[in-house]
Amino acid sequence: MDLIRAMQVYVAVVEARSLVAAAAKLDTSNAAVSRHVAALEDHLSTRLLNRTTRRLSMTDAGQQFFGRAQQILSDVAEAEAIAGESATSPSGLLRISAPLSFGIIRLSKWLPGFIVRHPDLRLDVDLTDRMVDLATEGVDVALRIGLQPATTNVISRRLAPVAMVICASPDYLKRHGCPAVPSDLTHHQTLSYSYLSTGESWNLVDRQGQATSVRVSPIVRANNGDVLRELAVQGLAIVLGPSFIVDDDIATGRLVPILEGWSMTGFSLYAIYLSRKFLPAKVRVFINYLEEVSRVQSQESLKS
Amino acid sequence: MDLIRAMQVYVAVVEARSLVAAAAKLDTSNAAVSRHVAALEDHLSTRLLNRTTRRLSMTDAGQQFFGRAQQILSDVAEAEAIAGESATSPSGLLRISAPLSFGIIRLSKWLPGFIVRHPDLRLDVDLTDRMVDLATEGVDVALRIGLQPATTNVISRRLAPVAMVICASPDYLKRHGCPAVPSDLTHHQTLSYSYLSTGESWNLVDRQGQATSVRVSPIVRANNGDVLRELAVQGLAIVLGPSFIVDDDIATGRLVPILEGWSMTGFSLYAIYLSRKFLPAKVRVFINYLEEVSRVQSQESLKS
DNA sequence: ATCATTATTCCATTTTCCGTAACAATCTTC
DNA sequence: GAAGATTGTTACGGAAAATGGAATAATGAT
Repeated sequence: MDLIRAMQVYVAVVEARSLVAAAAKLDTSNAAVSRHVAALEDHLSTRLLNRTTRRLSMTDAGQQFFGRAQQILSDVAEAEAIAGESATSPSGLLRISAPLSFGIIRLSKWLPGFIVRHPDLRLDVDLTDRMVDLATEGVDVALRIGLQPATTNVISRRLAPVAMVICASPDYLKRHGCPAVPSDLTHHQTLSYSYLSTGESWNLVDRQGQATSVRVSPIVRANNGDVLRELAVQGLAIVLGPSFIVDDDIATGRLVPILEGWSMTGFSLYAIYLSRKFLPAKVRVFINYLEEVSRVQSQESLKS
Repeated sequence: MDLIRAMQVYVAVVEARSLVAAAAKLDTSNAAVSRHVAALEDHLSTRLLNRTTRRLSMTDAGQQFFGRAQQILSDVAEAEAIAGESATSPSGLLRISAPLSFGIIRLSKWLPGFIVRHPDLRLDVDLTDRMVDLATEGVDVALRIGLQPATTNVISRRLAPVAMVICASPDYLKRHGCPAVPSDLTHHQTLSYSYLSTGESWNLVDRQGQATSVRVSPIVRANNGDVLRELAVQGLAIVLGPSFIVDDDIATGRLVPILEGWSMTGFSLYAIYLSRKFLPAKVRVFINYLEEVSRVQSQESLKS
């Protein structure tokens, strides 16, 4: 069996939440789709999807496999793109998109080193908290923070883990009390990032690896982490934010981390770029550089 | 085309350095092997192998693709193993193998947390600098430090990058002078780790990403990093060692890092385990734990 | 209870893949 | 330098697998 094809079909089915919809999207027959999923389940000797004619849901194994299949397909696309890469040296204009706060705090620190290394390359940096469409907006590389992004026609490379921190102002905690367990959050005011796929339920794991999911109803949603941070500092609510945004406030005491025994896993910094057969050299060198600078920190930490 | 199959064949060809040898190993015809490689090259529209009837060498693209294909195959095997994992909770005896120095310095710090989390699991830790054969010696998980290991019937999961440091004692440097560029190493005494696949040539890259390869002729080879470190401290020669082994001596001044503008890339800590269709839960939870503890450090560093 | 929608299975057809064998190319050895 | 052995490539016939269309079974909404 063609495992890659089967994975492609499976991922499409999960994303479309239907076999026929996936078949339409993949421009093939529903018979083929059905057989691919069945063959995959047979190959793994595990049921991946609980399917009735009306509803489709993933089993635990299916969920696990979905994430891995997504990653593998992205890696395959990347391998294909890099193999067929044009041998020309990097030149021209490189268009980069990144979230606003991340761009200011981190990317700005990284870019100078890249510019020195590739002086012939001109950069066009577009900081926005919008979800840009790479193809239509002519963006070469987009940086995103979150769970693994969907991977249709796009390669996503995981660069570094991002720690998410739950915190609030001392003032807020004095007035509303400090949550001791995740379920306490239900009765608190919270803030959510607009594009967080986990929007209104936070999935936390404790130090024993035990997962719990808490439903929260954010009083403010925003597409910018700094706005949420500021609202939290002013005592409005509890915020879940990436550590690079809230760390300064935690260091100065304006925010206090809570529920420190629980953490949200799977958050990472991703570089996204179009899956083309011939990868431009400028994109490759930039991804390589990003990988390097975000790895240096890991190395430093492993030393001590 | 079956891309996974093609990758398997390609990797086998590269490892066997011959089409017929790969065909024999894969128990198939050389015609099939030849066609798979050709189809792969056609698919990528790139030549992967320069082949005459007598000699076989990888192109640059082939080299790139080899590494990625290796990784993808390992990830696929892992996805398959995890999908078919037994649902039973982890129990029984977990046999772990690790290099001696690494085991003492790092693993010993990590194990208590794991034991607390899984009190029902008994551990059998075997520290050795031998290359253990997982299947015959009944080892569940082996930790290795180096470049990506070969991946036949085995899953290798990259846990963390490992910085390699070139250093020597102040005494040695006073007597022999301090190398300023990598090529100076040729005229120096060096020490090599036995199982280092890069044995007698060190591949270094400078900060601009420019790679250079230096041939060295080690006066001592050993299968233990601490022995080499000790020899270097006593002023015998220059040593290339993982930072977690030499850092203490560097901090106290017994060793001095040299050629700091150059580094050796690709060295990582890997967890190796057998590619079985049904992955025992005890192996999965241990790999997860290792991943977590070696990632915590990266997260910490990204915060600041 | 009916109906529309969805997933699965059957069947004939097409496509792909494989091994054997002939062929071409290259290095070794005498 | 020629013979020989080994290696990679290509052609051919047969086997295996994948595909689309249609029939069938199953499910939830009206």
